[in-house]
Amino acid sequence: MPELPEVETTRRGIAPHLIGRRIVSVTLRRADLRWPIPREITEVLPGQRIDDIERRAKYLLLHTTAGSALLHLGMTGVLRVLPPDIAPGVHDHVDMLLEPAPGERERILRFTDPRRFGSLLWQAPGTTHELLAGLGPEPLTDAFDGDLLWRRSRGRKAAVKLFLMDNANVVGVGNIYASEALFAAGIDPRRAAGTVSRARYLRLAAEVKRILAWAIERGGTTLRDFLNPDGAPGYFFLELNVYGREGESCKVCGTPIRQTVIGQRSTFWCPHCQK
DNA sequence: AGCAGTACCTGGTTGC
DNA sequence: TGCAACCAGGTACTGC
Repeated sequence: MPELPEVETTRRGIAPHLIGRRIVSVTLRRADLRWPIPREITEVLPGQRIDDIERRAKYLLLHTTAGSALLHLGMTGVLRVLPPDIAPGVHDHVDMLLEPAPGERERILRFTDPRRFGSLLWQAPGTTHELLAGLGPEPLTDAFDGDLLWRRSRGRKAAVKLFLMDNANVVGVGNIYASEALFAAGIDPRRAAGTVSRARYLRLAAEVKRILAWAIERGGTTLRDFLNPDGAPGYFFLELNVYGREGESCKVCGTPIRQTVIGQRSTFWCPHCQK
């Protein structure tokens, strides 16, 4: 499941093969993803050169002068750069044929998404897509810190885990990283967000940054070849302290890790280390 | 306004 | 062995 580090790893993996290349054609095999893939993708994109690839939250933006392709990988989305003669599978919904680099073979950018929670949308030049408009700060920038979390959480009664996963507060913290960051910060995930102290939010923000940065670094080191059709890009093994470890011993104190459901999502924590 | 709950989707796992 | 039930999870949406 792509979380922010996986999306960033994907961006870094495909960028060298895309930036500066023109898109020759777009093959759309299946448009009914999370939202219908709009017509502009096939009509406007061919002939355009990809100037840059940006990540915002878990979205990727392929920028051209005519507009930007806005991609979200959802739960099961994968982007790969492949030779054009690899036969598409049932879940290969979009191919973009790329102009070959000098002296190189043609390639395609292939968007695969079995569960179809992902999306491919269009952003007109000079505009910000409405899906991006309400997003909170990027976790790895100075715009995000513990003081922001603390201020925004005053009076909030929702569980701190849900508060942390709310994109309006900070983007890119998914279910797995939320459990891990709260463990690292010693905060009970069930606690009402408004009752968590400023000192603990400072710790939490620092742990979110540390864990995400570490995961991106790991993604870079375990990044498979994006030109290899078998390469699942950047889905690396996380060394998890609590997630998925119900009943196993806490790595810090030995207490059995507990599991509960918060906001319909599995949540794991150590009842001794997290208060 | 804040919050809980729902929906979307399918591969993999579990249970009968 | 076969099939049904269930689970995972990001995020926009609905409804209280």
